[in-house]
Amino acid sequence: MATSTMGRQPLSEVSGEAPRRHEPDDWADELAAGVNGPQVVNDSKTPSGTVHVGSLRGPVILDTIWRALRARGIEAHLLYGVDDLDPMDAQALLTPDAIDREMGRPLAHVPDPAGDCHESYARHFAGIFIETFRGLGIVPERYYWMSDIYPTGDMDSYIRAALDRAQVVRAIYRRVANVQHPDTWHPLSVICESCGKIGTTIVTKWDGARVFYECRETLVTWAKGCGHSGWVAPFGGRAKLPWNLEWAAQWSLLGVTIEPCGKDLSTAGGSRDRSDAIAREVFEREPPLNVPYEFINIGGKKMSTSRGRGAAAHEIVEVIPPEQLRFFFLRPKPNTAVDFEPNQTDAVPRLFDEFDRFAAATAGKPVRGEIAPGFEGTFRYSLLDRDADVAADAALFRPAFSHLALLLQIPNVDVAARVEAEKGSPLTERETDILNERVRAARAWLATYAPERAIVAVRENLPADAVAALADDQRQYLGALADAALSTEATPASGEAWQDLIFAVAAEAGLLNGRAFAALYAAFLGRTNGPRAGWLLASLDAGFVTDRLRTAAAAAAAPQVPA
RNA sequence: GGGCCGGUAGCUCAGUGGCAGAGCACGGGACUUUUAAUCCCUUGGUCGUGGGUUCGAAUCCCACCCGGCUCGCCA
Repeated sequence: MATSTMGRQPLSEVSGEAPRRHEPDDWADELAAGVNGPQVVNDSKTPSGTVHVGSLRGPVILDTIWRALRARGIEAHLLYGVDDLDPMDAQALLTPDAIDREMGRPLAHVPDPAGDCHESYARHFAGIFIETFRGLGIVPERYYWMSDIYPTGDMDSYIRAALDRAQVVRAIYRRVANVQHPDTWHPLSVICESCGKIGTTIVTKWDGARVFYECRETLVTWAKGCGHSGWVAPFGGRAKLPWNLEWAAQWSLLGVTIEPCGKDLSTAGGSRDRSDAIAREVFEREPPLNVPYEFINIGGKKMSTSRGRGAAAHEIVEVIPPEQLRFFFLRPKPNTAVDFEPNQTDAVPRLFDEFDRFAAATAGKPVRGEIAPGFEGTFRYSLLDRDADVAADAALFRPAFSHLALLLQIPNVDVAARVEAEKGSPLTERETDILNERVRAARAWLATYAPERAIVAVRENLPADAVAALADDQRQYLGALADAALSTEATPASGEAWQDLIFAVAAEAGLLNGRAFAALYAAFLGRTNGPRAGWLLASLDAGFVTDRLRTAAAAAAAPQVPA
């Protein structure tokens, strides 16, 4: 089965009676096949700054797992936590006078730096990532905010357990992560009653009802404590668990059964190992299934907002619309590191082509070559709308990215009309949206990443090398075309008129069409191929065209290379 | 130093014990108006290296080399 989906039954015919699948699954379906009972899929994030593309693989994987569970008929819930009691530890977005005051305070208590719209720093930046997720079709059933949960008292029993078993916690840190805390260290951060900071406090005693804490000036380098100390009952929102314990407590509180996490946390002796051990030994619950995932690199380097030209996250989003971005994150298995090099390569057009191939295969159309196992799932989970009619969506007309990139460079082309002609019928509303989205992406691609060979530019001067490489009859053809153009009553003005003339002269000269076009592209673009030649010539000044044809016709042939 | 991922055709990658594959690129051919389209054909690999297991290894085991990311304080 090398060339098509031949032999594969349409889904509708299979789903009624076939209890087993013949087709291999994609990784998410495989995962879903391996679990039993209702599932709670969870992840959480500290709202400390803006999100960038590189950090979106996790959420997409999370959402895909949930969709795959649902597709299999498993009861599944998707939760997303906002760790907004975490201390403010990045000063980049603060004004200088706010740094001293705000660094170390819970993010939920820091004012919105944007000023007006949100009640806190945390709400502002969480709002951004919630919006970003929504834009990618990731809509959890519920976002839960730790600043809401602690005051309800729901975390109190976990706080109590952590304090009662402080010695166990210290032993876990020592054993699993080789981190040695002092014997007086307790796993809890109190919000200082005096300065309101949480990142600067340390608990040293626990009497079963209250803790003794100190707000130390030099506990951390990034924030300065006020020196206050005292006894306080650490419940109902007055304190929070440190990261590894909070994570494990969330699993118990919410009944989490699956939680993916990035390789930075999944590493041996890392955060996940610590939290797993804490879940088992302190909260006495098996930790959720981990799905470790690798990161995305750009040109072999870590993705960042401040890379060189073309590698910055915001530029990448401009050339990769949401569904292609989901596809990009989903297609490889989670534990596969992906290196993406968009700059001066055809990586972006290829991503679109791959997506379109998956769509075509899902629609039951024949596709060239082999296609990855589980392609239907991969395509389905790439769609923004999780309830989309997959078959209908797969069958939509999607213009090829590189074709659009070409059309966009030719003057006076009605792209929508050309695409419609290609399809053979009017575009639907959704197809028009897809077209517009791709046109935007293609423009951005041409402006940032496109390699030289994708750029069509009429050369100001004769591309001598390309013309010299032509055969004699091809050069003669160019001269003949100039003569023909000048001898007509008026030089051809329309693309169609030029196109007719190109073919007519070629026929007269007994030149194959392909060789005639190649000669034209060489003379004007210095390449062997290009956009529809008639329309290209029509967009240029007529005098320039005939001059160039004559010059090219008169140019010398390439010297024969001695054998 | 620990961990993870990768090394298979020029490029991007699939291939978890049974004759080394696909797409693209390259080369050749077809086509009298979709010409960066479409169709046909061809070329191309010491599966990172060295051992081991096996009737049989890209695939399993061991060691190593190379590339990259990540961790060791905090989250």
